[in-house]
Amino acid sequence: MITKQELLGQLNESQREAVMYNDGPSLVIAGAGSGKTRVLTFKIAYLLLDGYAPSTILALTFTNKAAREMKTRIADLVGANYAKYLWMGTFHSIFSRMLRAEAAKIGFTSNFTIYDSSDSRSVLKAILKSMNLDDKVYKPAMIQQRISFAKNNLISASAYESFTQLMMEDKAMRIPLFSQIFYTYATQCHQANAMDFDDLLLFTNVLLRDFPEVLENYRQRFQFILVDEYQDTNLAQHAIIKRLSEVHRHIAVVGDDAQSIYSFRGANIDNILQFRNQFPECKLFKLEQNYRSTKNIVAAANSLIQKNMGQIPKNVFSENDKGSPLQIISAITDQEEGFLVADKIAYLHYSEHHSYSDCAILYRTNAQSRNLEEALRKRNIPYRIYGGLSFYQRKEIRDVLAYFRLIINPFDDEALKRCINYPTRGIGETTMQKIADVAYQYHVSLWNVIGNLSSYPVPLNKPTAQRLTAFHQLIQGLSDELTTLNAYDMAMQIIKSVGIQDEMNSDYLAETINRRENIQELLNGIHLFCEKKVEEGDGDIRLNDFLAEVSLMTDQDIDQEMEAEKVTMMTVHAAKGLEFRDIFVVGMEEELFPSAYVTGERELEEERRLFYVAITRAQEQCFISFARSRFRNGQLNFTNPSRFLSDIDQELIEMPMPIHSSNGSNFSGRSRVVDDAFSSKSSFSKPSPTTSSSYGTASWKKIPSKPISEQVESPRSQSSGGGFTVGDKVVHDKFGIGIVQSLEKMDDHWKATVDFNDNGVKILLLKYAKLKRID
DNA sequence: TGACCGCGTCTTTTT
DNA sequence: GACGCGGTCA
Repeated sequence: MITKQELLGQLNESQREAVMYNDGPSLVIAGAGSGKTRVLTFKIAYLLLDGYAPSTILALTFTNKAAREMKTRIADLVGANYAKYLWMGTFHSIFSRMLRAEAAKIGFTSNFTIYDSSDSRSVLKAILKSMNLDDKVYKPAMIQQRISFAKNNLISASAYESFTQLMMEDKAMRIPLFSQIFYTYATQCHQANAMDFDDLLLFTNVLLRDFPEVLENYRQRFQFILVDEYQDTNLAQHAIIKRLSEVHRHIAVVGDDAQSIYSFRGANIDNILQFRNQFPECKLFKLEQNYRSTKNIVAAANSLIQKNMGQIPKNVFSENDKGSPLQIISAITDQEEGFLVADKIAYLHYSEHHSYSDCAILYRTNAQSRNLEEALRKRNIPYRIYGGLSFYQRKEIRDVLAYFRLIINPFDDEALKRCINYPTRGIGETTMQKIADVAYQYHVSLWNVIGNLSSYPVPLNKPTAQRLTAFHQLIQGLSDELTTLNAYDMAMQIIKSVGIQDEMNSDYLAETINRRENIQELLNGIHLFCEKKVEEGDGDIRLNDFLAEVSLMTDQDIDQEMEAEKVTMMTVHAAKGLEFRDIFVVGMEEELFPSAYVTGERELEEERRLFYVAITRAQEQCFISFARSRFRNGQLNFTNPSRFLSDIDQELIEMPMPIHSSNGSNFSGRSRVVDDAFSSKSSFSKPSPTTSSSYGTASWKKIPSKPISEQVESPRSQSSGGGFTVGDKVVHDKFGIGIVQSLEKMDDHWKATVDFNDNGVKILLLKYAKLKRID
């Protein structure tokens, strides 16, 4: 085991101070790349060496992955048998443990289900339907978000109506029945013995608020509380932490206000900004030395984030090499952007001998991955996309998990709806609607009705009733085995007896085989889970234990070989906490980054922080690209470079061309003029054959963004060119037949204005629009 | 009851 | 351009 001296010897001055101060509340502001996780793990190790028992330390993170990594690192420092007993995990997993232990107090049983967001949405849809509300007005996603926000602010369904401000907002938004929906939703969740993610926080608060003996118990147990990523906490999390630490005040929170990017999930940046008001005697530590990035990258990121107001002042600096400036990549189209990025990656790989796994492409929205993927594929560059549909979102996995859920908690209506007709049992929608109506009317769960058909007025024919009863018995029978079989055997038993196994063996379609493999993977996961738990000394591992854990897992928790020789592609959000040698931030355009959904200054600042996060992922080089036109929602849009580009100190960025701007955001003459990075720099970066025409010496002239049909910028109109002549009759895949109205050249690209018979006038880039001349 | 077609809808998403 | 939903038909 390491000694205190050895431990402290591995830290710089400010890290050491933060680690050693444990006499009261502390706030550690950790700049990007400043060794935040290091401080947190060392701090916990230090507490352990100081004599705190591991079971008295509570450490909260936002992801399972972060918790796991920290635990491993602590185990390396002080030994696994210490680390094992730490209370370390996500807010949701730690609180669900507490809630399961005390479930009865708040009217649940310990095997309550955790509804994920699609379960909640489905419940809401059913409620809207039964209330006969138009889901164009009462949009389920919006209702769901509003419920989530209420709960994150500790407003329960029954308390909602006393918030007159919110009630007025609902009226103004023309959703006056919102509070009623919220209330029904809460009732139904309760009746289903289910909690959604937000309930885990809300009910933990209720538990600690209404049961002083429970609060006292946990206050005694947790002698020291540490919180990671404090800038992303919401009010509910903040309140729980405050409650638990109020007396002993041994609390340390770590975070970076400049990296607060989850407000849309309820995170409140004020929690970190106001922490010192909540704990006035709190000591503030700042970790300002960035160990990750070059001086240039740090300086560029600093210059960007300075444009935000209301931050905790800090001076992030780097002692690393100066490095190269940020390079801007300008493309004519989104497709070309992909090719330019792919070219650059190939160049880094072959000429600079960077590994593909050194490179990451970050984008604002998942939809952007498509072009990039295509470009990488054409260049034979291996890549891996993170995000998108998760393992746990796959239909077959959800089906299996639904059976687990139902067997463990038969009141779980969402699971029941999923299971009852898969595999098909001849119980259709009409039958289910009848049952749902009765259940709604009598305020009982679907399971209650199905188990007591004779006691409820359900008009069913005999065969249907029999099928329902058979289903009830099947589930009941399996439930009885829960306490005798271990998790793995139970899972096997379930997929056999409910017919999923037969279903998976019924044909040899690639799709089915794929599903079978996924289910197999899930089963392997259960097996591993059992082995791990047994190794840790836990006795009989039941399916409940597995389900409790898996309900709070995301695809990020599945081990993925990061070291594989592959380019990483992900959203900027997903990249938080990671670092790469070379970062490509793509799609830096107005209406995309910052998002078109941004309405106010507060939101704009969050987008800026998001860009800050993106840049600070880079160790050595950061490339930023944008396209002048982009396909979005099936339509070609002309775009303008992001205003954030002009927020960065222009001395630190390298542009392909001088900037002249006609209005608004301008990239004034301070920038250096260099060669286009891609047209001349190396023999390697010749355009790939797939991008036939020459790469743009793109100008950054601003194009008014809409409407598209009016955008003809100083056209050099010609009567023929690009293989077409004005007056040609042409056909387009999507728009049909039309007549070429005019042709013009713009930076080596031909644009045609075509009047389509059925679709009106469109402006098309000939390079990409598959126009064919017809006679 | 299930399969198919057309239409409207699109952010980000640690749990 | 893709997915989910609602409507229609076999």
